[in-house]
Amino acid sequence: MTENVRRSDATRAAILRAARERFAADGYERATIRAIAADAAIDPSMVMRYYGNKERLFAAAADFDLRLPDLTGLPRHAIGEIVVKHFFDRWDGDETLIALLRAGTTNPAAAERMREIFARQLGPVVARAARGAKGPTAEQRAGLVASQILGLALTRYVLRFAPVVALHRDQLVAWVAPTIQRYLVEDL
Amino acid sequence: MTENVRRSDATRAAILRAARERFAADGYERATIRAIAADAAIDPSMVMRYYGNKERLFAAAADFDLRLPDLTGLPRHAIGEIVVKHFFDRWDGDETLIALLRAGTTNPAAAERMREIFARQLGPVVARAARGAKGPTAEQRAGLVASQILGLALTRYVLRFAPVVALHRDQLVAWVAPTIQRYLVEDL
DNA sequence: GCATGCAGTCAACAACTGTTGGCCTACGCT
DNA sequence: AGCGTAGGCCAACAGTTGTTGACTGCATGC
Repeated sequence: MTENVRRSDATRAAILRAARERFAADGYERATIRAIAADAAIDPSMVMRYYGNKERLFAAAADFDLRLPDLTGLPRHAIGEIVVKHFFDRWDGDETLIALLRAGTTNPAAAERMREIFARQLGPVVARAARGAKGPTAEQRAGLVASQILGLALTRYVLRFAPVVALHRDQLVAWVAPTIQRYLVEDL
Repeated sequence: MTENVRRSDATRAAILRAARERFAADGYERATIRAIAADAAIDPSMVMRYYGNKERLFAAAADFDLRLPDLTGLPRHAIGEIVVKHFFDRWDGDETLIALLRAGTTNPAAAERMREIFARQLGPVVARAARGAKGPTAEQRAGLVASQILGLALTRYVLRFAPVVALHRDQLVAWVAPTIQRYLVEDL
């Protein structure tokens, strides 16, 4: 191999891309290694060679960064809208979070990963934004935000409730933003 | 058999009870017919005899009535609390809805059943309650309510986010009720 | 030019799945 | 008492799954 780039890196990436697609579309158990390998146009045994087993493949495919912006210093009345818009951007730009949502309902490791992502990434952001607000702790506020955000993803992208799917995202943002804002920074 | 009661009715009920438990705990694909039969202390082939196949068994086990109360005539300021409390009662008293939630993320038939339940049972109730309120249509309001309610069930009973699990239900009701109230009856 | 090692393929394994059909048993009617 | 039949069990099927190990080609080092 050359110094920096292994010849197999392209294959590894193809596997990961196919895995995210399949996990997002089918959930953990129905996304078979054979199907993922077929999508990546390689042999199933390569998946095993590079990722060991299915659980580790999922762990690799489900590495996700919410990329939450810093909310300190922003005008309070705009925070809800910014957060909801941001989540829509992440969902539309990367199906990994949908994969985690689908897999997390049946696979314990995926659920744990989901908890970890929201605790470690959403938690601190909420803690800073909610400083001084009365009522729930920062963790509790993060939990409330997660419930509304994930419920939105669930009904729109997974269960596909007709009215939620049909609505334009800007319209959804306008109606849901005040909820998030309340959970985030208002006295409760 | 006697006129009204077949001897097999007890078995049928045991199968259904075991099926609900397993579907709620494991989701659709990981809840195997063999495991359900073992829980009901009978042979797997009996499940097939009484319910035909796995999909029909699920359809029978996932028959669910939200039992939503009529909201007309209630004081507007109490509606949110009543609705959220009601859903907590249904979740805690019957795991069928959790089974539907778990299965709905990976099984298309379960997702369809979920859409059907919310459209047919939540839809009309919202339509009556929201009469006269400006903004979203009744279906859209029902979608918003579903997103928050299901998000709450998801984070508390399925993904088990620590802060949401630890909170007492009365505390959750107090914080979430205004959101539901807004989605239900307020001008948006 | 030849050995080394890596990328990739092929075929098979053992376990598990939903599902089927045949068989036994015991209740309930006449 | 005798018999039909419904309730139940056993064993097996075909397909699919994750996973493994032996094999082939090919590029790169000496």
